[in-house]
Amino acid sequence: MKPITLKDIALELNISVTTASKALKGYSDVSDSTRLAVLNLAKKLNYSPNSVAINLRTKQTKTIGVIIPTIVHQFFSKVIDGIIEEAEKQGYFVITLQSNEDFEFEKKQLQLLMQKRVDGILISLSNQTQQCEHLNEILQKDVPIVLFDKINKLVNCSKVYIDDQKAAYDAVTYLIEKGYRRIAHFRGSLTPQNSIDRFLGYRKALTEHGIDFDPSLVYLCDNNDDFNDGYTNAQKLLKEQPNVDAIFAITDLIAVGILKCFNENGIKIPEDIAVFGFSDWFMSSVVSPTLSSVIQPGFEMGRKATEILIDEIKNLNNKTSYSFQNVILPTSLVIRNST
Amino acid sequence: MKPITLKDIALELNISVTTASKALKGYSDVSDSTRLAVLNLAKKLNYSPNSVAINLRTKQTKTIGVIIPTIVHQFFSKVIDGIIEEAEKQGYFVITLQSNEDFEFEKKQLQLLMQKRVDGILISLSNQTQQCEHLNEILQKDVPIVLFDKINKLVNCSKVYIDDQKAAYDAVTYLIEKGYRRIAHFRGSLTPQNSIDRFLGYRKALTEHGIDFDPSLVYLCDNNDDFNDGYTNAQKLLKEQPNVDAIFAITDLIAVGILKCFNENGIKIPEDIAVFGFSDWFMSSVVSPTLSSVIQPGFEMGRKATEILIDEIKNLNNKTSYSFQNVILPTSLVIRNST
DNA sequence: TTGTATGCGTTATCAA
DNA sequence: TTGATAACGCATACAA
Repeated sequence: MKPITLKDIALELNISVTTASKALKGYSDVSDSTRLAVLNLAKKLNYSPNSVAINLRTKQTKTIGVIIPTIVHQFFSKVIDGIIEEAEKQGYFVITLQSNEDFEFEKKQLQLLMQKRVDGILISLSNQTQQCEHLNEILQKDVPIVLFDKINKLVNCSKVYIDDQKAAYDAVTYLIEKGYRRIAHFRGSLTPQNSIDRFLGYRKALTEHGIDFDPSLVYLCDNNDDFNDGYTNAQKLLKEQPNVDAIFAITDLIAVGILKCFNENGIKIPEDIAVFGFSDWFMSSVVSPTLSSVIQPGFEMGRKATEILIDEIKNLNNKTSYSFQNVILPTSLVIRNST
Repeated sequence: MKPITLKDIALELNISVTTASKALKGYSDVSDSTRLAVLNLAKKLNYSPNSVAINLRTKQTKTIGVIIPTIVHQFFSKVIDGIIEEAEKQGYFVITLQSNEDFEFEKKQLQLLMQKRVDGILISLSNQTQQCEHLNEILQKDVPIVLFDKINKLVNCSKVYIDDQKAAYDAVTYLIEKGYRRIAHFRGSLTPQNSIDRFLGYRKALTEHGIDFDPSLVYLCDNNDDFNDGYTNAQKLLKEQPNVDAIFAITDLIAVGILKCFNENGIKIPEDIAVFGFSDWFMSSVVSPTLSSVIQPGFEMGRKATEILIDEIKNLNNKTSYSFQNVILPTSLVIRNST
């Protein structure tokens, strides 16, 4: 069964396609009688305008593309949830792709979205992504991009993220105020901005509270396999640093890996060693002990980024000038039994 | 900066749009010299064909729509992962929408996808969905649908799912063979097929092993809030059924809610009461005690459903006839410390 | 080997 | 008030 077109309606009513189109769009220069006839027939035939044709004419697809490093990831799921909700509210569709934390793949996905002629792009950069020429090229083509979560400050576009440095500072400060002194940090890869910022926040909290920063207490988790990274580095730490009394982990998944290792080795949490996570995944509220963490507003991040992106798309269409936004969403701590 | 079109290329080379088009598509009736010229210029100008125009001509959007009840859900995340991977391999994009377990909303989302002229639809039905006229209408319009996970057997289309009854039977049989006798079931809503099937598998396992089915041991979790449903019903069970020695829960999230309640009340798991989950979320391997569960192949389910859908799309285009597939993916048990 | 004409479905422009 | 025409960008049948 082929979809009904304006032509079908026009033919049946013995009018022109133009008139049918005008009637459906509520133009004033159509007589009431024809308008009614068109509207009725359209309803009867269940007419639904061909959005592809409209896209071709208007040069808009009412579709936005999203690229995230990983789909199966609670934080990004929440972000996508926010994106889809806001997009739908504004009549946009969402195409989702993942970069698998691979720079080349990220570039390819962007190309696909450009070929698809999406109206705008939301992207959280892969850990491998350092230079951002691929983004600049797209921006030059007047396709707006909004970076979220894993951003690059040098790209000239809007961004929605959290203050990772402050969030980490807050978490570590909490530990210090609780009396912990020898605090290790399980950090992420060396290049991503939020990995760097969380590390800086950790170091700043230490030094500002009169605790010497000791590089040997920083463990690198960059195998893109957080849970096991946490687990194996925790084993290492137990051997190398017996007098550590707390760990600030860059993600909850790493923290949960640490918990597993400690539980297996009879280390009491938080009595022997406290553990602080980051992101507040649901899991963290049900592990043993329950994990203290940083609340990162994923849904709101997705929602806000989408709102900004669609605003920019609209401004671009209206040729209204606009300036890029830098939105920093607030974070907070949730204290549970691991600290 | 406007995108380059065939017209631009043709103009610059003083040839017709047709020839440019043919050259790029590798038609044989183009001289080597012009072909080369076109190819070079296209590369130089970074030409990328306008897919919207192609969509309009070919009446294909190379896009499939996906509707799931909830985005923030580990199982569905895995399914989406499989869908996106297979779709991309075959050159298709994926638009994701969620029904929020609401029948009316599900219908609306389907309408949106139809307006968008997607080539096919993958859907896991909402718990509220009982009649499926909305799906039949779409199938009549020659837009293929593949149902997955939460299916309705009466719809005449391909389906990919697991044998919920057998999976539940296996889990409960395991409990019985372990020596548990008074086994409760925390079931899902009354209408969804997989909720019914898991219940039937539970009952069948009991009766086939000579244990009387006792309806008072079945607790209904239908508030669409699994974790809390599990938690509160576990409290109820502790009061009402002190001599239950095992629980088979319809989802891991419910099972984890049960664990929380039992841990808080000093109930030893599995000594006092064993707990069996369903779906094998990552969480289940890190809670205390670790949770036995049914492994449900989410990624493969998404991948396979997509493969079938795209096959049907292609057959439809070639006017090749085909028959609907009924794929039942295997499940298995993972035994941990809760049983 | 190349190009003209036509159409995909819609809408803006302009003439009737 | 209505409709013929053109255009969006591409691809095909057919003519040259």
